[in-house]
Amino acid sequence: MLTKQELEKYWAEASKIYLNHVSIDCVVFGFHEGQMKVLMLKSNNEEAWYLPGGFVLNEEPIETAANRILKERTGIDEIFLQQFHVFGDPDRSKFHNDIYRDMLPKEKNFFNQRFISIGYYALVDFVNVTPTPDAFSEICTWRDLDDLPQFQLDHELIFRTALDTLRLQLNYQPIGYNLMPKEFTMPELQKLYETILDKKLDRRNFQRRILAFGILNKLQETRKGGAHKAPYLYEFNLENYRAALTEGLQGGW
Amino acid sequence: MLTKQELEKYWAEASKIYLNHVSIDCVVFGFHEGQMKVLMLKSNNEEAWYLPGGFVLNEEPIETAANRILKERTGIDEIFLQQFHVFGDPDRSKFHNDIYRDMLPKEKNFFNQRFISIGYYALVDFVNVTPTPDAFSEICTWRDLDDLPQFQLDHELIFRTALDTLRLQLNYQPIGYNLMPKEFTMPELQKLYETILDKKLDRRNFQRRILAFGILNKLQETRKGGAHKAPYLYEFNLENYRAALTEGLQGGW
DNA sequence: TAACATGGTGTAATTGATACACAATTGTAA
DNA sequence: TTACAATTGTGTATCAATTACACCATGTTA
Repeated sequence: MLTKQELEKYWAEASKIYLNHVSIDCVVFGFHEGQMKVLMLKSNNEEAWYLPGGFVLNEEPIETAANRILKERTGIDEIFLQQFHVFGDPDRSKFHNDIYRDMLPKEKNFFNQRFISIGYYALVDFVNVTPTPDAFSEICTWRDLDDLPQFQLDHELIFRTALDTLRLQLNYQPIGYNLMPKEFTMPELQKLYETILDKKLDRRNFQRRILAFGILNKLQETRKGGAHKAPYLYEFNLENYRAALTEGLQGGW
Repeated sequence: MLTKQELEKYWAEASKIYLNHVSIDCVVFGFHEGQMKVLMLKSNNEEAWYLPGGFVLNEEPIETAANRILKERTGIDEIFLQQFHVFGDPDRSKFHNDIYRDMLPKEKNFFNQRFISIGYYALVDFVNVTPTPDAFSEICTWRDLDDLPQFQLDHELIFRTALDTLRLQLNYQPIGYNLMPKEFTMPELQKLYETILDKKLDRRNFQRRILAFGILNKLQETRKGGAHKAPYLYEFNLENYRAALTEGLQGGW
């Protein structure tokens, strides 16, 4: 919990280096042990959780800002980032239950202004992430997609929109390289798709379809140790994967 | 051309009522006589053309702002508007050749700040639009998609991104209601699709596919007067059209 | 009134999606 | 050791969608 002095210093600094009225919120998706995860934070003075976010430096491209913010929360560079929507309702940035709100006079409080927030979603490899709280949070951690806490502000809408966008993108973009470990089995990849889409897929048809995209290399080794037939390992064919990213997977018209 | 006094008054007013650092740019698509059109403006002191745009009032939702801006340029309400991208490079808002830039000291010049611009694209019925210049332009008019002028700033990128988005959306959303007149023939609708996609489609397959969506009503009348067999007229089935808008046309997974 | 350009409708061939069947492999329990 | 259960690998029959055409109808023009 920050003292009034610390807060005053923070706000004074913030209003000098950050652009007013513009913020960034990120929905960071990870995948681990068959579960889809979202990176979230909990402030030290409220029950509600929120998404990793931050502001844009005066001379910084917004893409760079999003990367910088996520580097601070996850420890990793070169994250797969996708801008997906701007949230610009005048009411969205009201801090209804925040005790910080009243600690400083309005004009000294950087937070106490209207923010237009640019939403990014990120796909990251779960095991590489070191969740790190920010100055206003005591907890930064992964939350299961099917066991989400209460959201602060409009962060539920932001999360929902990100998930909808991700589902849509699944139809014309390859997804998985940033979410799966280097080597993985077909059932593991299928589980990722099923989790994102929240529905069961036919094992055999999934395999045929995903192989038809030509973005996978089949390896000779199998994943031993499981209590059944050992499945083959695959890796992404980066060249074809990138090509599919730009050209799209399947056309409509 | 504005005088220094007029300009000073304009900027003073602007910085009071508008949010700093946030702007809106719109790509307005129309369709007339088999040609795709974009609404553009030309400033009175430069050769380059630009897209209709504006700013967000202090307490105004961004969606409302986009509608207000387009109402001023086109005269029509209730425009089909779609947010498609945010352009946030620090360099993007430099007015390289604008003579207004040096007419006022930096701190009095509302334009002389970094703007994060929210891109909207709009689909409108050509015949309902009354192109209206803004305070800084002498011309506001439709330009053919295949005969575009030189763009100011990053407006070429904005236009390009809008067109790419529109093409993508064609795959999972019905498009046409806002671009076509109330009644139209199948060849006319096909021409719209061909123009957006910039490729020829098979006449017979197009008809089957678009009819299969169930978003059209076939009328009994035909379009007489043309020099050949008179084609039937169609209208959109609004109920099914709206349903398709929310549910999407075809699924991938 | 024949030629021609265009629109309306149909159909065969190909491709893609879906729903299964069956054999192979591996750890576990009898 | 062996039968079993669970899971993976591969194949195939069926249905739906897409593609590529053929043929006739209609209205204008020469």
